[in-house]
Amino acid sequence: MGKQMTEMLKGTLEGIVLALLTGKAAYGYEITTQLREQGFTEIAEGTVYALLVRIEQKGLVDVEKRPSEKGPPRKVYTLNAQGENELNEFWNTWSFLSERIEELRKEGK
Amino acid sequence: MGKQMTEMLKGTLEGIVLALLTGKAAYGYEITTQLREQGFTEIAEGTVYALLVRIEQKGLVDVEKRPSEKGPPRKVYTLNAQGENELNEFWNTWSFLSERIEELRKEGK
DNA sequence: TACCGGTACTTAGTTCTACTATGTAGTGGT
DNA sequence: ACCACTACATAGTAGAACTAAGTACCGGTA
Repeated sequence: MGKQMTEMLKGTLEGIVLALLTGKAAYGYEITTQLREQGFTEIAEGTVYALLVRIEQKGLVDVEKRPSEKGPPRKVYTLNAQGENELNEFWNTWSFLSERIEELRKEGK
Repeated sequence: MGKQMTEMLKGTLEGIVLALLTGKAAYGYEITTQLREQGFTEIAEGTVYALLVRIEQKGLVDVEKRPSEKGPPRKVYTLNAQGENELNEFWNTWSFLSERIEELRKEGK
């Protein structure tokens, strides 16, 4: 992964995953696959699982274990009310930052 | 500073500062002031100075010391060719990331 | 039977960047 | 003499993504 992208993902990857969980529960392996499909080809598996542990400990998601036909049981994550709040805050923070940055780009800076 | 913003600035603050330096040299105190004026009211002074040391060591800027009428000498930073390359890469990385994220927002996710 | 690829999750240790907190210095005004 | 503003520096901390390695379950194939 490019170093710039690695650093830029800090603080945004969590929001991206919370957004992916909106309206649709998912498990770790699935989320990793979705991220890859959406162009984040180089996100490390370990990164996603560590992030999921973190947001679970922060109480942003509910977890349910379900058997898989193809391997070990899946841990299915569902966004809860607290997670939705966090996601809203994420959108606010993101909007602020991206507006400033786009302004800099416009100014040819 | 909000924790989300702190994390989100990782990887973007460097690009923001490089963008500020485009076409106009500036010194640390000045850059800090500009950031504050542009809404980044809570960015710590020390953060900016540390960042400037870093981009100087990476060879992205040229430095010149100039006397000040009002205090200790200023260290004036100018974006050089390598810095412009880094800034271009920053815009590429930023574009990629912000497009994905805006797509997630559109999907109501 | 033994092996391998795909599915699925875990975690210890590293790196990088922003923050906190504090310190140093020069200038002008009261 | 003191204070506010200007101007830069840095040691230590926290947080998040990475590397690298491991565990475990299943099906197909040699």
